[in-house]
Amino acid sequence: MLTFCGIDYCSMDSNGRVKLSPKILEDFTSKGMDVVLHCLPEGAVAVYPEETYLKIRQERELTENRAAGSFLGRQMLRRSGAWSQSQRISAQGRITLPQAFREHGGFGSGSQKMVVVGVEIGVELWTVERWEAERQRMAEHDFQKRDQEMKADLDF
Amino acid sequence: MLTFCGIDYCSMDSNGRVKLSPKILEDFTSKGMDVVLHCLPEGAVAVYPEETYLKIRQERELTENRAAGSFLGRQMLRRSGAWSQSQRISAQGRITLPQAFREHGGFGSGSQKMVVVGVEIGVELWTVERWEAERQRMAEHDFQKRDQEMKADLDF
DNA sequence: CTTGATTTTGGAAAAAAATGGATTATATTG
DNA sequence: CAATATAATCCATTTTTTTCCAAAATCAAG
Repeated sequence: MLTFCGIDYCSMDSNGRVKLSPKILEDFTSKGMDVVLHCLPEGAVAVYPEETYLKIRQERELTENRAAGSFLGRQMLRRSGAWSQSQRISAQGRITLPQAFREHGGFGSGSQKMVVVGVEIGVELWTVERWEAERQRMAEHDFQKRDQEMKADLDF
Repeated sequence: MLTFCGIDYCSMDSNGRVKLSPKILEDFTSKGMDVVLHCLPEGAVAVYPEETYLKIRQERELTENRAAGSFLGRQMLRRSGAWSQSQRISAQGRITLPQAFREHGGFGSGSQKMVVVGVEIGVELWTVERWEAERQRMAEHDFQKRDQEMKADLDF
């Protein structure tokens, strides 16, 4: 059975708490109660099981220069430091987005609709508007690809 | 005997449930009760037996640690994660389309007529309108191809 | 410190939605 | 045309989501 898949619509309450759907919740809890929230440059907030996040980070450390002795190195540390935060899933299956993360994701300060996007290794939290834009970008790319493929089939 | 072939018309109820025809149902159940729903860029929703889907996916496998660290990698995960979802065929032979997938396929929110198209390895669910348009597109492409082949036969 | 106010957290009740099953209608077959 | 099989609709039950409230924790001022 596929894990962390599909798209859910849900809502964040005025305190920044998100109730995950049972299906997604099950995917997380089978890997422990601890998750890592991580702000993505796309303007969404990713949620990974802690062990998954650690693997991602470890891989990056091998390939990137992470020395604190350079501007670039410090910037990298800042990135994974400032924009990542551990969080424990509550007994009711909720996670709380810290204020700064809410802002990064474009979620206002009140109760808010959001989109929970499965990305196989975790989920991403998007505002309805930003997800719609992302979806559109992907669709456009697909159409270009289709036209190209059909043209190639004729041209050979 | 051919499996997953032919075209059925059937309807989705107001809760997004589709009752598969006995013939198609038999094709699925002989491969297990689990299927994967997958949104196609063509604007339809594909249904594959889980084992079939996994085989398709395996061909473009990426390790999670490498994938999540770049825009392109995340986009790939988003593609296969967001637009795929496991589903179990119910005891009454029904499958439920999640809200987001209904939207992708252009199925409204009420009871809806749809076309179930056999594609040899599974089926695709289309709205009547989109299937009609797709048929037209395919026919047009075929005619272009015919003209081109006949021209090539004269030219060389 | 101590008190009072505010925010955060956990949990429960109410509302909404999804599910399973059965009944009714429609179509197919002999 | 009757019998059977298939499809569609409906309803009761369960599950899930949302909203609300009380307790705990945090913070600020005296």
